[in-house]
Amino acid sequence: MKIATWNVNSLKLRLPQVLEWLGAHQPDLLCLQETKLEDRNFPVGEIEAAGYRAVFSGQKTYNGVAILSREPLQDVVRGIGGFADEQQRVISASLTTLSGPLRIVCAYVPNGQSIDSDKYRYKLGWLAALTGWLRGELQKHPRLVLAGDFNIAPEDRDVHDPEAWKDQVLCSEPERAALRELLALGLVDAYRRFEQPEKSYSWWDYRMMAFRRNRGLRIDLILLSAMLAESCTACGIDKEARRVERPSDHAPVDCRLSWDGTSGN
DNA sequence: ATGTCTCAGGGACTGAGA
Repeated sequence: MKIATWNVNSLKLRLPQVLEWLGAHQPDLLCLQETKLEDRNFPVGEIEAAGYRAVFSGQKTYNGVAILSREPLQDVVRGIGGFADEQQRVISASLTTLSGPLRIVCAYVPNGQSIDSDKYRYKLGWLAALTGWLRGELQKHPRLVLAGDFNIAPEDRDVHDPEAWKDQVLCSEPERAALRELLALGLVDAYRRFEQPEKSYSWWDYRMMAFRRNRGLRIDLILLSAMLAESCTACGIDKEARRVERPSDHAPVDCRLSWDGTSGN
């Protein structure tokens, strides 16, 4: 079973690239962030024609998340329980597989703008709320995947120039501490379970030829509960998706679980 | 070098957000 996450920076504009990627990589689940679409404008028909169902939670202009799946999704929940938030940043659902139930949580963590910004304080509060809520979710759903754009580079090795990024938003110590609190619930960064190339990133600024110079950050993560981490056999970043015509500024991250696959197979 | 991309409003370009 293959699970992927991708910040597409406008699903309206990126739909051709997403359909192409679905066809080439055939994930069982794909989490999308920054769809920037109101729900009534979600391209349900095109996604269905590609063999996928979708659940989504969006808004105009900003944010917006979705989960695409080959098999039906159940128990869809929008947002973080107990945390009022007008910004559409989280959607969760369950998938029934031959190996048992799987819970998937798709998240778009606030960017934070800069460490002296109100948006940064919102980001830290948002992360605390996410962690508090997920503690209960993990008890209810021991086989849980939390995938998305975390807007945090976990460690210096996830940063092209740690000196330049030191104490900057996406790399600051309070953000990294918040991520460690989240991981302390019993979640594992799937990417770091395996040997990986040095200088591996998932996001490159559109400016300054950052992609060509590989000046990036690894901020898109797939976190697995302990029960799932054992069955994870691979995890990678598809840099090729950043080389296409009109790319997102993020590359997709995907992982493979040694599960029996979906109920239909 | 605040250098690119996306969206909305309004009907050309500017500002916000990333």
